[in-house]
Amino acid sequence: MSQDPLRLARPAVPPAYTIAAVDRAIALLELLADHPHAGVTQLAKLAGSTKSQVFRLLHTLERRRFVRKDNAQRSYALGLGALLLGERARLHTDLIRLAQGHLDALADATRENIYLTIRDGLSAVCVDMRHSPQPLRLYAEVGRAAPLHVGGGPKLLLAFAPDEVIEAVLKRPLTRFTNRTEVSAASLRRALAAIRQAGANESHGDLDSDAFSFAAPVRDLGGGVIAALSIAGPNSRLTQAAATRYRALVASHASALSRELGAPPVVTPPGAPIQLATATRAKGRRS
Amino acid sequence: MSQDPLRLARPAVPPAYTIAAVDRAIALLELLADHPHAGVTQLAKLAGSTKSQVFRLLHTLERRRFVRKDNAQRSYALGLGALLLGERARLHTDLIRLAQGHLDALADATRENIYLTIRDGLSAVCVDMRHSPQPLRLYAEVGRAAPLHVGGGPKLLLAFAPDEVIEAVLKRPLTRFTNRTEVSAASLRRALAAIRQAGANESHGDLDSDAFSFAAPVRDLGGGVIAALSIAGPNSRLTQAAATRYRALVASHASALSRELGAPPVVTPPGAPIQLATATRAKGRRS
DNA sequence: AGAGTTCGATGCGGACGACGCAACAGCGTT
DNA sequence: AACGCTGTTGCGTCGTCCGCATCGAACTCT
Repeated sequence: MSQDPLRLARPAVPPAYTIAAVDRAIALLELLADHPHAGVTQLAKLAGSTKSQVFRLLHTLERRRFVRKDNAQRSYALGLGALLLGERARLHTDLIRLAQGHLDALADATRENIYLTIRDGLSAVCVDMRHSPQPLRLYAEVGRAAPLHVGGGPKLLLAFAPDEVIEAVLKRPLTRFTNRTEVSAASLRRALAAIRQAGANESHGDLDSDAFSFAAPVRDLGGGVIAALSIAGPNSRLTQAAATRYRALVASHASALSRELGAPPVVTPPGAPIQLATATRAKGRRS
Repeated sequence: MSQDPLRLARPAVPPAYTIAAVDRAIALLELLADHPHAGVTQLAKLAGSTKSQVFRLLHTLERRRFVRKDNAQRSYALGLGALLLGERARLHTDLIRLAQGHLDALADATRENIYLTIRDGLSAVCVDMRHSPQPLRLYAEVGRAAPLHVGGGPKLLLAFAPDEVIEAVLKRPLTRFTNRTEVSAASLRRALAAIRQAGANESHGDLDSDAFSFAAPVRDLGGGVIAALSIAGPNSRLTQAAATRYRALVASHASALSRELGAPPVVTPPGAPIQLATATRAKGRRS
């Protein structure tokens, strides 16, 4: 945040009750996540805080194993406690827990990278994945925020996001990754409509020029799209037959997972007698 | 200073400079990890605190996505923030980051469960694993604390732990899991000495009566054992040939990982005769 | 090797933010 | 409809955290 000349010590607004020290601690943790092996002084500067505060926060977090002093006591990194808590959080989330079997099955059936992606605000976040056993170097990292306008899973999530999210994304400049990246707001809008109508998405080289991605939506009890399941790999390994197979596989597993999550049976008839694409009055469904 | 009113949740050591609110927040997170989908009142009771404190902590944590209100706003669970932080923590840890390739390679070569386990105090904790693609139901969960006196990896960690840890473990009653669980302190001591001498460990049916486990030590720069790499599966799938292969495989990958972590080349136990020397040639070649 | 310049760690008092109490508001049940 | 339970909020007081300043120590530069 930028500096506020007058620290609003007079909370005129309803002071949504948050505990400042805890908030600072979490901010510090996330700061540390982005700056591994930073020291007290560096973190204090980055956080716009004082050394003593940062030091005491780190000390507290260290006793709980959330951070860990590295080697010669000169730098800090996230610790075991954070890691373990993350694993526990994974077990608390039905989506991820129930997805395990499908991720494994897809990985086994395709031998390509498998992603489970959700939307977090204006970003896409991969919450679980399976690595391909074959040699390839695709961007692949659980937990890193990615833009919503490129890639099989992210673009699918954007297509089913509330209107205000779509507008917010379109308002900001769309970064170009390859020459096939969709950077025009108008045509991206058309692409999103097509995705909604198809109930699936596939992208070819819009994020990595040599990568494909087949994505299908995962829905929860309310029928809203809460995640995207996707198969990704290098184009060099993509045959026509494989593409057909991947389309069917990812759709099948995504709808099976949706069913396990309690989603209403099947929304779009596979014969498509009537296609009311955007006519479904599914307004903004908050996540 | 030495006022000691009987406070349930007062583990704080007097002189250490810790921020109480942050400490409470972390305690609450770990409490919530053990009691998924608990409410405010229940958590307050469990923490020995008041409703308002717990509520405000939860509110603060929720704004940061560390906890998440479930369905009808009546229960809380760990949220996305905790999960993502855990993933970041994973990237901060050399051991886990460098182990990925070896875990994948072992999983591919054996098609059994692969574990990377460390010691945390008087418990063993699995920090990463690969699931076998074959059907079997072994205990398998990242992040859950396990006893040190049973299982291939844990017992290996105990063998190389400081004496005070061994003594502390032996002092407490050793829970019996199967009829092959080692519960006598004297014979466990002998077993640990044998493990140290062999520089490896394998366990058969001491935790699960139908499970085997081959474990090898991972060392860091100082030459100390910091983790155990292990292959585990059901005895029904273990042939004589597989056992020989697993012994060599796990030892090879553990020593390769140790080398990547900067461990001194080959550690020969001082004054110990050469045990079964598995040929260290032909290391797993990966990209 | 010595001194300078960082860094991390610590004491202290004052100020402000968090805590506990108790009342309020939804919701399911009796 | 009233009750009991839940989560939520107001408010004053007190205890806790924060900032400043200092110390100790490690690395570096000449």
